[in-house]
Parts: sequence; structure tokens; C-alpha cells
Amino acid sequence: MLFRALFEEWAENGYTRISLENVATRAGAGKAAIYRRWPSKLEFACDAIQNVEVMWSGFIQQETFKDDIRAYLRATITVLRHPLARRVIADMVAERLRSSELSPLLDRIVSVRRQFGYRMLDCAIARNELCADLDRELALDFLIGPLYMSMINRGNSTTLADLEKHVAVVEAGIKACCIDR
Amino acid sequence: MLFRALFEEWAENGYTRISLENVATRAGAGKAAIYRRWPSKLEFACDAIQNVEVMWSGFIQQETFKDDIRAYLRATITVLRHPLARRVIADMVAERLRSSELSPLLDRIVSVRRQFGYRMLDCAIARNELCADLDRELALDFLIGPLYMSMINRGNSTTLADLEKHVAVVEAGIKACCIDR
DNA sequence: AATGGTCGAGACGCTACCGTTCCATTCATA
DNA sequence: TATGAATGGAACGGTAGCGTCTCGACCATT
Repeated sequence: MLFRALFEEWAENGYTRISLENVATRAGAGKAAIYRRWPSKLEFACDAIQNVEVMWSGFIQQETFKDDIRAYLRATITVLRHPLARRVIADMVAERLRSSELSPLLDRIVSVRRQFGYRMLDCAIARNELCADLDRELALDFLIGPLYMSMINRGNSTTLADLEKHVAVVEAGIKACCIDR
Repeated sequence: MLFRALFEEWAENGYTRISLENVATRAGAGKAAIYRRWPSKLEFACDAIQNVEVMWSGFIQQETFKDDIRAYLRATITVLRHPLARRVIADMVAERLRSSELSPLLDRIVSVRRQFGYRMLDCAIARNELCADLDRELALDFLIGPLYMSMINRGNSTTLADLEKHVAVVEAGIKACCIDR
């Protein structure tokens, strides 16, 4: 499959160093098979991302805010443990800082994830677990920032055993997004 | 200056795409000026990093834990706002996930930063602002994770005005690293 | 069996960078 | 001022990927 081969090359070399020649070879295809379908590497990559994006949907509301946090972080751990996904994500983050080519792609991914986050916060507010004047942006940065820092920046392979500790601290932090303001 | 040119190329293209030819040209130097001094791009990069690393030292203990957090985050914001540093850091993070070439380099940088963090936590424990059985690793991920997420992953240019909000939440989160365990 | 489209494979000219080598100029020191 | 080391700059052959194009093999439909 061409998409699979693309992601493997992406994870291995980073977006800018992807050689469509290698992608085709890895997929057991001819270069023309790619150029026939997509006008550029960017369009190719957009379609590939869109193809896997659907797998991330499905946020199910839990009983308590803490349960929601746990579910959210567990899903995040699953993604960030994926050997291809974690590399591609980190590469897109780095890539966006130096060029705007992949910005819309990453923006959409982030935005989708954030929608789940907003819904989670709204539920918690409705349950009176959070106050309504919460700084949502700040809260979402606290939701996954520490986990991302641990797994991506420091390369830890966080397990579900570490999850519970994160959940407790995240909950305390986010609840503090209301106080003092 | 060769180092300056290296970092500019690094920020612009990422480590693997650095062309020493361009670095030399950008510095107004000949390619041989680089190859004469360093046997490889890696050694060149190591020296360059080591050269700027000294500027990050100097942790001064404050009155309270909250003051320490504020000082730490302010210093972090300064680095992460730097147009070259932020790109180089994000690139190293991505690069380490796909190759171990830059690992020792990034490990040392992270480790230095973390030493300040540990000292900070120790001070807070000594002051009885934190309990002694604190999970230090977790605490440090919470210290800068959300800020990193905001500035690097989402591209925000956090200002000192946003600092105070982060400080309050980080403090609450880290203090929660003791409770429930 | 004949036909039309898609496929893989590879050749094409082109550009970029590699790491080395050479040379004429510059610069600092004696 | 004379001398020797270091420098900027350019050329070298080699590798790699670009995007286009051609071709024979294969497969499905008729």
C-alpha cells in the first residue's frame, strides 16, 4: 500500500527527506503510480493523513471528569506509542516551525483532538466539576502537555501503569485553572 | 561565524538537511574551513551546541516555590521564543525519535535543564512546600510540559503576561504529585 | 481470442551536495 | 619587510533524487 510506505518513509526520514522514489519502491510500485494520482508530495501526504485520521474518532463520555481524563490520556498514549505515529507527529511539529507547508495538515489534526477536549471540559462544567470561566486553552495544554513531554521529548514509553499518576495530577492542575482568577 | 551559520541552516532545514556547503557560504567561508576543523557534521554540531549551552546556566533560588516556578518558566519562555532555538530544539526531538545520532546531544541539554528542576524541587521540599515522596520525574514533566505544548506544538508565542496563569496551574499540579499516593 | 487500460520498471537530463584537492590571497608574527 | 600558516574560493568525480516519458507485461472486459 502506498500510504503505508509513505508513513514508513516519513517516520524514517522526516517529511522533507521523503523520496517518492523510495516510497514507490518500498510499496513495490512504480514511481508513475504516485505521480499519476497526486500532483505533489503535499497532496499525497494530505490524502494519506486523512486516510488514517478517521481511526481517531469516537469520544465516549464517562461518568466523571476524572474518568474522561483517563480515557483521553489512554487514547493519547496509544497514539504516541505507535512507532510510526509518534515520529510523524514530532516531525510535523518541527516542520511547522520552519515552513508553513504542513501547517494546515497539523492544524486540522490538532483541532480534531481539541474538539474532544472542549467537549470533555464542557461536560465537566455541566457537572459542576469545573467552573465555567475556565481557561480552556490552558486546560487542554495541561491535559496532554506533560504526557507529550514525557513520551515524545524524553522518549519514555509510558505504560498504562503510569497513567493513573498522570490522571491525578492533570485533574488537580486543570481544576486549578479556575482558582486565582 | 561558523556556529551562527550552522544554527541558521539548522533552524531552516533541520539537522539532516544541513548542507555544510551552505553553512560555509552563509558564513562567508570556504568549505575547507569546516572540514579542516571538524571530521564530521556531528562533531561540528556538538561543538556548536556546547558553545551556546553555557549561556543557560545560573539558577538562582527564590523565596518561595512559586517564585522558583515563575523564574524557571520565564527562562524557558525566553529560550522557546528564540527563533533559532525553538526550531533547533523541536528538530532534535523529532530527530532523536528516528535516529540515535543526536541522542547524546539532546540528552545532555535536557539533563542540564533537569538538574535545575531537581534542585528547585529539593528546595521546595526543604521548605515544606512539597512532601518528600514526590515523583520528581512526573513533577518536571508538569513543570514545562504544558508550556512546551503551547509554544512548540501549537506555535503560540507565549508572552510574560500568560506566564502568571501557567505558574498558578503548575504549582497546583505539582503539589498534587504528592497527594493520592 | 482480441483489445484497451493500467501497471512495474527503468532511462532521461537536471540539480544539489558530498568530501577532497588545489591555488592565490590575506594576515600575523618575527 | 619577509615568511609561513591559514583562508576563501573554485573545481573535481561521485551519488541521489527530481519529474517526465517510454515500453513491454499483465489483466479484465468484450
